[in-house]
Amino acid sequence: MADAITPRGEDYSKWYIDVVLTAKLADYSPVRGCMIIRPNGYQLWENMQRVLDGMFKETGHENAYFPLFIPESFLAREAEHVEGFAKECAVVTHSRLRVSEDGTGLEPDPDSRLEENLVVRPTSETIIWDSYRKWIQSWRDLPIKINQWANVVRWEMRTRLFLRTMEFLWQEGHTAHATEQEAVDETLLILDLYARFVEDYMAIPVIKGIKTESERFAGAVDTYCIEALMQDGKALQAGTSHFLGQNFAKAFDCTFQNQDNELEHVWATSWGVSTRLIGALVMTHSDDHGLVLPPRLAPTQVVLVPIFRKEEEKSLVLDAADKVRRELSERGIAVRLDDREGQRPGWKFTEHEVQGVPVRLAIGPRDVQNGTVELARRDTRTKETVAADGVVDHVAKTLEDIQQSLFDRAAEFRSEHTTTVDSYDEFKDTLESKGGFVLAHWDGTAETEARIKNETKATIRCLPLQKGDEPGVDMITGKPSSQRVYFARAY
RNA sequence: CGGGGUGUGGCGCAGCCCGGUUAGCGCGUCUGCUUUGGGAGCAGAAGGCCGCAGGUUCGAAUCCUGCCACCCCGACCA
Repeated sequence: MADAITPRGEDYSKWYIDVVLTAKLADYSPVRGCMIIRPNGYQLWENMQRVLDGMFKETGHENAYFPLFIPESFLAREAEHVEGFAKECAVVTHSRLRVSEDGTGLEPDPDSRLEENLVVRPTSETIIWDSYRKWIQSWRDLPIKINQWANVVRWEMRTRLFLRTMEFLWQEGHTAHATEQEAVDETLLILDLYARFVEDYMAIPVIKGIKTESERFAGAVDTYCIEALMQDGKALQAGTSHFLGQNFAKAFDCTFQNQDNELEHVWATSWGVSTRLIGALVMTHSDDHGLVLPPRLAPTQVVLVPIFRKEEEKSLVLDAADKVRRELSERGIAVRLDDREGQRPGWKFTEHEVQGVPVRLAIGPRDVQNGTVELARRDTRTKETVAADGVVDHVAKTLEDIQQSLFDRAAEFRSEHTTTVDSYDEFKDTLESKGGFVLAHWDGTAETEARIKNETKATIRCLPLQKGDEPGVDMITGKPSSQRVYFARAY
């Protein structure tokens, strides 16, 4: 193979990068820590956007767009929020460049120093709440349920394609409500929506839960999350939904008159998922042969590879292939006939394999003769020969099978890598030997949480919403605990 | 910011310790012929200010000095 992919067992990080690069999802950029999302990766993102956007709209949300630049002073308004984000902000200080003194390059023109610095948004709560203050006077103006698709910048020290880059794409929802209950309901509604999207479309099983104080979003009252488990046994936060209480309303003096003619601060939520989900997708399903995509999000669901040798075989094969292509297309299946000349069939097989196309059909002279098609599944890498007659039904069913079986496999992996422990020794042993989620009792203190993090690098991923667990005692301090919580080493 | 490393055709590297003709190799690219059911074979070709600046020397990719950039490992994080 020309571009060999490092096996997962040998070096997981290297494997991940190899998969992303060979599948042409992304490339490195000239700016350290940033990434170029290539067409294959962007189409995937567009598919994710389309589904999520539909879900947001079904639940009464509207899209809008707020500016990239935020006045520096805005960020400072909410105390916890500043503390959380100040350390990773890109700051614009000048509005133009000039040729430098020695004539060899450019430098910021000192005369163009900005009156107030602008921060490139790390998230948009502040600038949005500045607007909400102006838009909201009465309970009749509520709720406001806005989403925006945008890029954000967080100046990171250590970066990895999709999983952590300085600039990334995401959606951020920002809602304003008249009552606490309504805002909490919204937070949970979105959490469910995210879980449904990630499980049903991305085929990644998730745990829904709530973050501890130390892992909470800066400025939130409660942060809810969905947590997924990657193939190397590390957890990954796949989405967050925050109940912001009245923190931002207070910071931005956003009040409304309620039905009892009293002035009240507005209740808020915010929530987001990012291109990081693409990283989660890669790390959940892919294998040593490259990317594996769930059919429901794959830009190309089926690829048709014609095989012929002589000129007279060519038209025969291409006609048969095109007929299949039309039938699949009419059924609404994203199909591509790969009739490129110059690449040989074997080469195409490998290319589509590393790019994760769920189903490959091959049609050669023998198939035309026999009225058959060769069908190969990307997930199992198995091949079968099927009758050309019923191929559309067969393909449609296979796509559904793949979607389901990717989820099932990931769910099985997760349950095999979720361990319930009662002692700290067991806890440490589990982390070392097999990783994954570890369910243990915790006394609810930040001290114990920090100690565990320092000693084992494992963090509390969440307090699961789904309870049904018996009370117990903290595995270290012996203090009472009402439920077990999910620990893991995480991305 | 600490600790380590690397800069040589598009990509990945060798050469450097021990200075000496025309700087090699693999992949990719181009041309031609043969090929086409799992990344083809052969033949030929193009492509380099050896990171930048100075120095030593008859002569520097190689030795010396300074600078720059990037990567890895730590502290911070969706």
